[in-house]
Amino acid sequence: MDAATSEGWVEHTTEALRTAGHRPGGARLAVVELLAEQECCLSAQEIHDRLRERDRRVGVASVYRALELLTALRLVTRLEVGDGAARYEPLLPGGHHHHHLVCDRCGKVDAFEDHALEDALTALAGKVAYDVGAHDVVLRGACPDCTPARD
Amino acid sequence: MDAATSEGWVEHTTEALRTAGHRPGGARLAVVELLAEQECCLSAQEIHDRLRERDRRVGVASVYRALELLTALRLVTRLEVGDGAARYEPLLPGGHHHHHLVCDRCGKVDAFEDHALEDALTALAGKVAYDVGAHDVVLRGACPDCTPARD
DNA sequence: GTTCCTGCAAAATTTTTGCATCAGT
DNA sequence: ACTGATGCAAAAATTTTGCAGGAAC
Repeated sequence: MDAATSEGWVEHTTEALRTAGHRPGGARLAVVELLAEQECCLSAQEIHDRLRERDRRVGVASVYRALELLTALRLVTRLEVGDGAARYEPLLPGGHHHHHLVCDRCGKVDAFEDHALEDALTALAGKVAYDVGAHDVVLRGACPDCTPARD
Repeated sequence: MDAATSEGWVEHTTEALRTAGHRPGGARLAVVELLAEQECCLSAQEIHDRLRERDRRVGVASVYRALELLTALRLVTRLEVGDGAARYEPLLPGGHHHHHLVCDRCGKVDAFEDHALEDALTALAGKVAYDVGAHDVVLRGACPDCTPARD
């Protein structure tokens, strides 16, 4: 995610937390700032480890609690790609969002955007019995590095 | 799933297992037959519990092993909806498949099909860098039972 | 000072693995 | 008989909860 967007998200997020009556404690802020720097999603363990690497010592429980709160406030998206651990990434205000490509072999996760897909999903939301508030799309396959040479 | 389809899937699946060099042991067959009866996806625990209810005593490990094998052979689809447990459902031969609606409040999972969505996904598969082999779509929101009355 | 937040540790859950035993070929 | 499948139990991995101490208001 580019710098301008991520800074905006940190601001937006701390503001939303304050509005919801939560104090911007150190651990929560550290998680928010780390998430903002990422290109794509991080697992709770990855967040925990990376914060420790940079001498920002945060308990695992605080990471999970921060993520739970951020998810509930719709500031963060939770995503499961099948490796047993949930992943989280910033949910940008303004509806600009992406979906994910997961490599079956190496586990790599990439992001993509597609307008036609969004249109189909939007149209669909009006047709189903549920009051749809969010959607996730995951495409699985072999990433370029894992794709055997084809001709 | 209707009876004809599910019976066909049991046959197709046992045949594919045999072809892959696996013996149709009792536990694996029990898991396959139970899955075939279901409308939609079941978690490993649900499979374990339901088999025990009907006096078909199967170890949890066997359930997981059967599901792992079936998933690897692309006979079953694994789906995670965010409640911490993976869910599994038959993967019907012939490309006829559905996606899922998950209720944020009660956790209910329903299925839906949408041709326009499939078209968008198919078109998309040709454009991305991955060699896409499968896709999952999950729509989240409030199910009819949990939707507050609207006018 | 009160209330919420944090971190550690313990517990709960989900899934995997080891191993002796059993079943299918 | 041989090979793989099964079931139990133990272990591993992920996530949640309890609680005492600390920080923010």
